[in-house]
Amino acid sequence: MSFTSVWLREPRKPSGPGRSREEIVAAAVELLDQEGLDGLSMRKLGARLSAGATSLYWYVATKDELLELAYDQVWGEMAVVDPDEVGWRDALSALAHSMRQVILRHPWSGDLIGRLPALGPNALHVADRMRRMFKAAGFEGSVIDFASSTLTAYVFGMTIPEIAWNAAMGQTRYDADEMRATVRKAAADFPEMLESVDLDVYEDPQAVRELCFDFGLVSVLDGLERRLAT
Amino acid sequence: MSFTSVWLREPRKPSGPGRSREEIVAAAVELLDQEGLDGLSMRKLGARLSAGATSLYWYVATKDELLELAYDQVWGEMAVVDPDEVGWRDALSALAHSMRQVILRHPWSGDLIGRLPALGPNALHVADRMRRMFKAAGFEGSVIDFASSTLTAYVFGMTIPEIAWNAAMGQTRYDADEMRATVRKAAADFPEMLESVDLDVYEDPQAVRELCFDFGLVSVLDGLERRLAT
DNA sequence: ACCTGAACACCGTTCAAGT
DNA sequence: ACCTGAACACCGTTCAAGT
Repeated sequence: MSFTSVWLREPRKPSGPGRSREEIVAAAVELLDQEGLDGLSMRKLGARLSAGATSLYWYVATKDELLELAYDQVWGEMAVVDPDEVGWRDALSALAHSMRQVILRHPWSGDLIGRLPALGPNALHVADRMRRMFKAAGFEGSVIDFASSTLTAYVFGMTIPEIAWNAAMGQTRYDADEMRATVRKAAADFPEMLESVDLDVYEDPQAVRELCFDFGLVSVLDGLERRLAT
Repeated sequence: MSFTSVWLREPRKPSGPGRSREEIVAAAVELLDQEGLDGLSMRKLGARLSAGATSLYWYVATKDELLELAYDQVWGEMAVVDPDEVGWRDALSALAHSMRQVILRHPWSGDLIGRLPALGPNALHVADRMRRMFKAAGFEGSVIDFASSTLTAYVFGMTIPEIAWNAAMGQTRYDADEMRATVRKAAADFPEMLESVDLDVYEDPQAVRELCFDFGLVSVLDGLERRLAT
């Protein structure tokens, strides 16, 4: 069985006098937030904790394990509301928006989604809550899993490219005209596409992305709700 | 303007007597297919072309540019059908399935989706065709973009985790009971979740994923179709 | 115009050795 | 039990030098 994960190993003993795993993970998240996925190296992280570069290997088997740990921290920030209070659709909608916001807040997590197993307690908690929401809606059996996968896929699939966009645009003064020119150049060989692409989009891309996310979310929820009728 | 891409630079001069960019990209795709994203290094690729490791920099400015080039090759494998022949829904459905299959065939491309700009001719062609399908359905203006984004997000968000699953499972003999035990262990603290998760899933995960993808796809298309009514 | 090798500034990880 | 430094086997990229 080659499938491994930090979460499938024996739980850690309570931390002794030395550094703690929590401390290391917290520092890793901080470094990731500041410098991104490529900015995290064991040497840099060690330096931040004023430790030798290789001391961390006492607490963590591998860099990937450390990333799994950091990744689960992100899931811990996602907000769940009780479907009994607001209804299943609003609960799912709020969760979807929260997932998007949290990922945008930790852009490095976008590179980890789907690459790393999400088996940490926080990830499981969110998955459990989403499942309950679909159950409250009336879904049953494996359709609960299908519906959860569908919604999660939509949110992640929509948010991951947003990160790349933010990264590319973040470090430059944004100019709508220049951007339009770039797009026109890139799509020069697709006249039909240019004619149908709405270039007003580049006036306020932030707002348009929000609109787009809502449009898709409503569509996905509508489509799922329709499964209940039949 | 810090946003850069191979596709936004001046087109290349026709290849002279030396190696060609096409040759290099083809070799890169081959290496990626065989050894994955981490398996591609400029040194290894150079060796494959019996060239010095750094010779490639004559044809390609950077490794990321090479990846952009290879990524667009993948888009070139996606199959589009004419909406006039089969109707917009079937055309979109076929395209979605094709996108999934192609990505699963080139697992490394999953790590690139959303991280790299998809501005190559093949990617643009697919985007253009998808847009036409939505146009044929009756969508207009920026809603065409929203609908395209929604469907693409779904397909990518669903397929990316499949790759990780395949990678984890591919190298081990698959045992349904063992897998169930692993899941039970991981979710030990979530009794409600365990009770709602359908553990029969692990009898034939391949078939279940297919089912799940279809379920979500139908839902997304239903939800989008509903936007036309209002 | 095309290709080379040496060199630079990095990586993750192992391991014997220290306290 | 915890931490260290040296060492290994890699990276991407630059650049002066060759043909």
